Amino acid sequence: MKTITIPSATISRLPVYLRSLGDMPPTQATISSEQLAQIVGLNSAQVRKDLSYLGAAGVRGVGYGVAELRVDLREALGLTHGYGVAIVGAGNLGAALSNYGGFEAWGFEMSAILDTDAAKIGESLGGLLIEDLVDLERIVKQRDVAIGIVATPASSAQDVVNRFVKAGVRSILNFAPAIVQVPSGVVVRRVDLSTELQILTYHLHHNEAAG
Amino acid sequence: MKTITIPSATISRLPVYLRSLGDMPPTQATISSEQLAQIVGLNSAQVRKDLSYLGAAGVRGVGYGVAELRVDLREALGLTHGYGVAIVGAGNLGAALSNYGGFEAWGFEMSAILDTDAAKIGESLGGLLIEDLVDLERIVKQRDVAIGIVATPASSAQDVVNRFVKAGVRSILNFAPAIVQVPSGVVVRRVDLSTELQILTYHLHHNEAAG
DNA sequence: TAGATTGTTAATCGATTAACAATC
DNA sequence: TAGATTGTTAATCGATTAACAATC
Repeated sequence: MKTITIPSATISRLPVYLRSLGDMPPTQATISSEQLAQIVGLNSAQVRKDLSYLGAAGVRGVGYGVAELRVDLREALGLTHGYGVAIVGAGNLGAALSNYGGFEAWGFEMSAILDTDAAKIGESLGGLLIEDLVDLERIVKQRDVAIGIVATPASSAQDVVNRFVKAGVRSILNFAPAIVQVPSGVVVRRVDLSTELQILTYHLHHNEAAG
Repeated sequence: MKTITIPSATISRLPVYLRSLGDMPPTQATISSEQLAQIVGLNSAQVRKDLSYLGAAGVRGVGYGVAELRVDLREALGLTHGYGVAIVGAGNLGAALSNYGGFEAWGFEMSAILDTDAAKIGESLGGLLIEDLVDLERIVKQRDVAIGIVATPASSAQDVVNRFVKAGVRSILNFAPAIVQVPSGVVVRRVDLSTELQILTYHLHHNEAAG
């Protein structure tokens, strides 16, 4: 287990670097910090600093090997594991997520989609059968689910999170517009459409970045 | 036009404060910075500092009036305008977004949903007819669309963004897993499932926040 | 008045970036 | 060697927080 702590700002940029490398033409064997900075819209010093946390593979005068860098980034992010993902909520958002092709491409495995609605349970979605939320704990254990996704209305979010926590899930992605409480040791990331819209609205309202 | 510049970190917390106040029981007329901090998981000094940027309505020894604070937050975020929103991409994600009830609740207006797929154009989604992307510029002008949402595959994202920019849209929310380039004056926020998953994976991999 | 809580300052902390020696 | 670019230091910038006077 590595003990260097990577700053959280850097961590959230690592997936962006990784994606940028994926868009690279295969003819390009190396990339400089300056080029990468251009692509992702950052300062080249920051790129070098971020990559240095990975024990980067840069070569002075040349740049970073694209292939090596990709390996280093995947390694640092822990994308070598194939973590299982369970989605709770088989509504529109759950459907969109379960049909999102990217999961497998990034090494995640869609393990289950669950709901409480008897009318939905047993239906097929994204190649999986919708299962009953009451079975969450069993499913998490049997299929080794590591990541839980909450795609329910806000009113159910805390309950669903509690169930995930009880089942032993330590990483939760919350799409419900609600702030949920979790014990320490559990990481929750929140993605909220109305928050994003409201931040955009602030900029509209204040004419920011205008000119 | 107010000229005080609110730090971007504060701006992104304002919607969170606003939502927390919405969850408040109507019996509670005032709230202290300490209470609000508890709910959103922040330091009370930070809450006071954030609210002070709004020309906050706090009363020493008492706290903030819930109703006034809500008004101040909505005002600061520019939620008094009823901005029009257009979604490009009538796939699963576009469907989820167009059915997302929160738009109107927060004062946004779903103005249009567009796609390039002839099989989808003319179909109904979230109460709107799916329209042809080639008509985007006309639609933006006629319906005064202020915010564009990109819900297409990554490969189309830059093209769609270009169309939004050409049509005069200055605020874009990008759900496609692609980094897009825009001229200065245009604000893009990116929401990317695989980035979020990868950040969670980092924490899993490094056993962070464990204990 | 005594207790509570704001608004704000000053201290701290962390993140970004300019600069440059190291070196391919 | 000359040119390019890294890795890292030190300076800067910005954001968080402790502390406390102001005051309801």
